[in-house]
Amino acid sequence: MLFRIDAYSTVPIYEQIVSQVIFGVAAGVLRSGELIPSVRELGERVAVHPNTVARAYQELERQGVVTARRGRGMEVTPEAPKLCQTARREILCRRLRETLREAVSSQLSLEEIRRLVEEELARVNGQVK
Amino acid sequence: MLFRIDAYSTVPIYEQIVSQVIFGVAAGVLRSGELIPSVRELGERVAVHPNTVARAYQELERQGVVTARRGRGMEVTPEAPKLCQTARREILCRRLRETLREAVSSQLSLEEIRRLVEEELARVNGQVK
DNA sequence: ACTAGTGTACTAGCTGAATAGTACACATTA
DNA sequence: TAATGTGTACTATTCAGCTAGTACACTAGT
Repeated sequence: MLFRIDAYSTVPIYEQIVSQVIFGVAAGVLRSGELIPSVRELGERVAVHPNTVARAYQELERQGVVTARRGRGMEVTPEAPKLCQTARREILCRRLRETLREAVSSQLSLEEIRRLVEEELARVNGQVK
Repeated sequence: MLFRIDAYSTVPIYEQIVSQVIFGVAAGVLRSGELIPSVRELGERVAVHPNTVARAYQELERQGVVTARRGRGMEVTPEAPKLCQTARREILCRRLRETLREAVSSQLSLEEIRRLVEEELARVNGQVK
């Protein structure tokens, strides 16, 4: 699975990691019982300090998505898929809402907004393969 | 015009102000030749330090959206409407792209994504009046 | 000339995020 | 037993964002 940190994002790095693990589990790419990359491995992979990765993993453990196996790794919990599908929807809805609210309140027409959505969907769909 | 700061957003406050001025001009709510609220007035209105507002205004001046009339206020430039319509589209496209990329890469179907968009559009459209 | 507004600029301090480094306990494997 | 991985936790430092306070120059109105 591809983790991808946007250094220019205003979203803190550890939150980006949290979201991407959630999305990965929701997508079925990370499955219950499997281990997610260690803090050192993921830290190296995305050029981020292991403590920052550990911070993200701590939050994921708090949410019940993973459980720490000290000396072994972080394991995806049995209830993680459901948790993550719910969380994914919430995260996406909130982001869509923020963006669409700005679009609407800046007097773009609904038709224009829908057109932008379709353009970006087509573009993104072509990229994510 | 209603300025609205989301203190919980990860977007810095000064950037939220920048965007909202751009959206206001693009929407025709702020017109060329008019003055935008002073740094002190807007600072009070949104409970933000005038220096933070001044920082946003500095960026807007750099982008050519406003020009400083020292002792008078910040005036919307003649070319601001076009600039802001372009900028609005770019800002929204970027945000949509980020959100939709995450939606697609987390294996939500296009149909499901479209449904979420319509739900949030309906919701937001009902709110922004 | 004075007052009340405007923008601009500076110093100082706080908070959150991130990094760097280090060290310890646990688990697995050879 | 030793080596190599794992997570966890701590201190210290840096940086960005924001605030608070202060002061100065400009403009317009009285």
